[in-house]
Amino acid sequence: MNSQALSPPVKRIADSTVRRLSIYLRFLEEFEGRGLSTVSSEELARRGGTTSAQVRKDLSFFGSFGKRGLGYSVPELSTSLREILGLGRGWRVVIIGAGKIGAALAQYRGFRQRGFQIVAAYDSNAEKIGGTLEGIEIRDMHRFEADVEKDHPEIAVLAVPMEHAQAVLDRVARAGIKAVLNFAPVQLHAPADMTVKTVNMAMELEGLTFALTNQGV
Amino acid sequence: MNSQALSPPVKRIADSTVRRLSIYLRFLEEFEGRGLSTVSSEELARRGGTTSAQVRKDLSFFGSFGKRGLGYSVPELSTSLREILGLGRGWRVVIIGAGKIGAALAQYRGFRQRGFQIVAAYDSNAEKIGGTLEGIEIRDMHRFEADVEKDHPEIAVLAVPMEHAQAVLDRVARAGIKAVLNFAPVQLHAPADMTVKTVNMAMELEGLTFALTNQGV
DNA sequence: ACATGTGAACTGCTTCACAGCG
DNA sequence: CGCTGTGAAGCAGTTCACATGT
Repeated sequence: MNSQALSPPVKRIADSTVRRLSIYLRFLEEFEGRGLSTVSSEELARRGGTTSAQVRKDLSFFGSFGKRGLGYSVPELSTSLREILGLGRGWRVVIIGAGKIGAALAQYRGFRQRGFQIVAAYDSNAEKIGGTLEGIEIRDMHRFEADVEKDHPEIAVLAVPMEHAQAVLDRVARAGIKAVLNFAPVQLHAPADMTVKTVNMAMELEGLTFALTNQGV
Repeated sequence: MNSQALSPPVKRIADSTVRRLSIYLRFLEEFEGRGLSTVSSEELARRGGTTSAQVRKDLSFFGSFGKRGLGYSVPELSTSLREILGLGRGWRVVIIGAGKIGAALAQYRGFRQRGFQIVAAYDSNAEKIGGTLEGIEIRDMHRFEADVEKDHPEIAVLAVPMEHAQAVLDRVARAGIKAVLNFAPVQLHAPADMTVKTVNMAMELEGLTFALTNQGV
């Protein structure tokens, strides 16, 4: 197998694997910046908090990227990982909910860097509509469906209050968007052909208090 | 086994289990608000996107909370889950980094509701020090160690640029704080007696683009 | 000699299926 | 009779260990 031919994954790839690929890519980009030319699975593992076997297994699902006895070429592996993760192209993103979380996301630098372009923000609050969120126009949520047909964004970020999250997700689904990053602290139910990732601070905090309570001092 | 005697978990509890307990609790609180008195594992499973066997197994690690043939008492199970998750008491939280993410967290309502009290925010930017973040005093990071000795917060939220995250984590560790919620998009290395949960938007987004690229249309 | 790539073994989470009890 | 609680089975993800290629 060859590193040029990016074999599409044969079996379903575990979430945990994809997350680790993100981590590896971040280190590779750091190494690229420092001009390093090769890296071993051992080195990637050490920095990523995993094992070298895990690194090699993760990569093996997509092809053969290293040279035996040598390791991986930093620029080549970076390129491959970007391609695998779908970062080899631009993505249009809409933010729904122009509150604090929307603002934090809109100004996040790593965002544009990685090819994510925020095309619009939406809100239903008349006081916010027409204003801007970190330079991005805040539009009336009533326009949402019509706009999606024109702009065809691929990703929607949900930063709305939890009470409205499911209803908004349903609208997003009907509009044909297949990927959602949800910040509302609720479990959402989506059609099978949609991917929803939820970032739930409340849940993470409860993971902490559980640890403090049960394995703590 | 009895629902009153909250048996401390015998074996290590999986992260995935703890996260589901959070989800169950959220539904139970909703049911409590609506005055429902009992709920079945089936009902909890349906709403939480899992199976009834999973719900029962998750709960079984901590005791026996249901009545056979009947289901679970909503208020009793709520109370037990709050206790298991460590929400039966207050927690002092410090936010490090008074940027947009810090602000979003500081204003998040579910926060205080669940017993998290933000005692202070810290920054090293002279322009921010002395100001407030959603009503919370922004202190000079130089004071951090001294303040921790006085206030003894249990949880630190890291909302600093990724370049500084590891250094700040090391300071937090040395100051004796054992639980950290990290928003910097980097893998952090912490002592074994510390719990670190990382919320990484970049990683979640890459999970979406991976899905769009590899299983998409 | 060295580090990759990968079947095989292992570990642990999830699902099954049913005994137990209200 | 219904729904919980739980060993046992099944499955998925991780780790091992070594053959392979440079």
